[in-house]
Amino acid sequence: MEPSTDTAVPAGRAPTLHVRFADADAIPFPTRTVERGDALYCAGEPLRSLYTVQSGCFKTVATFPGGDDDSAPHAQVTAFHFKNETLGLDGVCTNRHESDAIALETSIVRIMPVGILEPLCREYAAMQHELLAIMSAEIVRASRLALMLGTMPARERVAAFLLDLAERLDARVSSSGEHASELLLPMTRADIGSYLGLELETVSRTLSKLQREGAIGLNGRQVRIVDRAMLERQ
Amino acid sequence: MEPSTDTAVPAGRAPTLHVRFADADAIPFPTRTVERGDALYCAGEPLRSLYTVQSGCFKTVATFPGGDDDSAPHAQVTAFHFKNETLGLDGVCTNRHESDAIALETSIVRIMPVGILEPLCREYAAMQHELLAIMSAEIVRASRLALMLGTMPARERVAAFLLDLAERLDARVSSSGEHASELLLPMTRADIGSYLGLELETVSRTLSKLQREGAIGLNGRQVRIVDRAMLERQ
DNA sequence: CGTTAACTTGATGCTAGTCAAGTCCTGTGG
DNA sequence: CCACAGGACTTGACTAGCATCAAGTTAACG
Repeated sequence: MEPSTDTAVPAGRAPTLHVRFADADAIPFPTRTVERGDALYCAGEPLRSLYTVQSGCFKTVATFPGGDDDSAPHAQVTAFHFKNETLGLDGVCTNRHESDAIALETSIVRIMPVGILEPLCREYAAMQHELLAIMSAEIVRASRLALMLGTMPARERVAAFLLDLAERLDARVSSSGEHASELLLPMTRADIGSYLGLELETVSRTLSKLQREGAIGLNGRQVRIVDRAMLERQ
Repeated sequence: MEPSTDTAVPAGRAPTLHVRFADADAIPFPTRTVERGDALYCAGEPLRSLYTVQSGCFKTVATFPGGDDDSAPHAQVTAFHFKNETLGLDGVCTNRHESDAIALETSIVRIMPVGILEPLCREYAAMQHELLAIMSAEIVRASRLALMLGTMPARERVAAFLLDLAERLDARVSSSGEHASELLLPMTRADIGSYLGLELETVSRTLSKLQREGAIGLNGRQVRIVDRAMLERQ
């Protein structure tokens, strides 16, 4: 168990990203509650801590000065974060947060000050490896998003988004048998569109089309995955 | 200098990513030469080492099984790596490489075995912080790419690409005065297109247009940045 | 219960993809 | 040394997919 503890990540071709930072569970870090719509942190703020979602969920929004100063700057939702997922990793390189983290519903996070985390990781090899694994997983996640935005048409993006969400929420929400594929989306169509590089109208149209074709059931933010295989082959 | 060494990253709103892993310079890691077109590593291979480019350059290509098994899988260039930049970080989470790394020209890399790197980072706080910073920078880079692919039209993407490249190559290639904005692109139009989520024809057309409008000089892979301000406001 | 934000759906136009032809450049073998 | 082959690149014509604009419906919230 010394230099390179094999982390508990399935070896499948689509590994579970959003690795859980389990080793930090043992440490009594403080928590904080963030109301829906409020920011956990904002871009530019000095990085004090990393955060793990205990309950609720967040979106992170990155902004990029859009060429011409008067023209609208580019902004995009770069990630959604659910229970047990870690926020703030993008700030380590500059010691400042690179994005805004906004709660999509009232949420609770565990606060892990970097000044404590780094010495801890020097002490415990497993913890160090786990932190590195989490950061690496975030790199892979962001690269996959880029790949999706660069190569997939709207249908595939939306389908992949639903499947990803189902996978990440199922482990938590589901209680009924086999594949409880009933999702309650915490974000708006505009958020989804921003994340997928689409307009909200396109998201809405694509969801409607998937419903008409029998892949999903749709009722506002309530989504039921009827035909998972059909979604996968989009 | 203990828990949280402020890394040597400029505080500007567009921080230099691709942080250099300078602390590893002191250690006599072995090197390896990779011929143009050959792979430094391939997706799926077990992760043994991280690599720092000593000379030459690489592209990393990610592949994603494209829905239908018979339909072409999605593949995209997710990054280019030049001198002093580190490769392999995306493999830490699964202990396997997540992409192929292909040399664009004959290149030399420094080999840093993870089994040695992790204990070293537990010993030296500055080195640990630097490794974390490098990984964090990679997250930001990938997120920026996603933002670019999600929000910018072709013109802006190509312009931003040229400016980014100029910044990363200037510090090394340039020798003449002020802003030696003469680039020699090591990659094909197809590579650029793949990276930017565009077809190679679109890249070609856009470059031609930028030339006609006087923003750049163009001669095959030789690019001269004539009007940097014009590029920046695309 | 009224107001506003979220969402759906339609009509139209533009951007970038696709298909195709042709040129330039590099390296190779006669 | 030159002809030739192949890949890289450019440019044009056409098209499809998504953005944009617009109007109307539903749901959420004070």
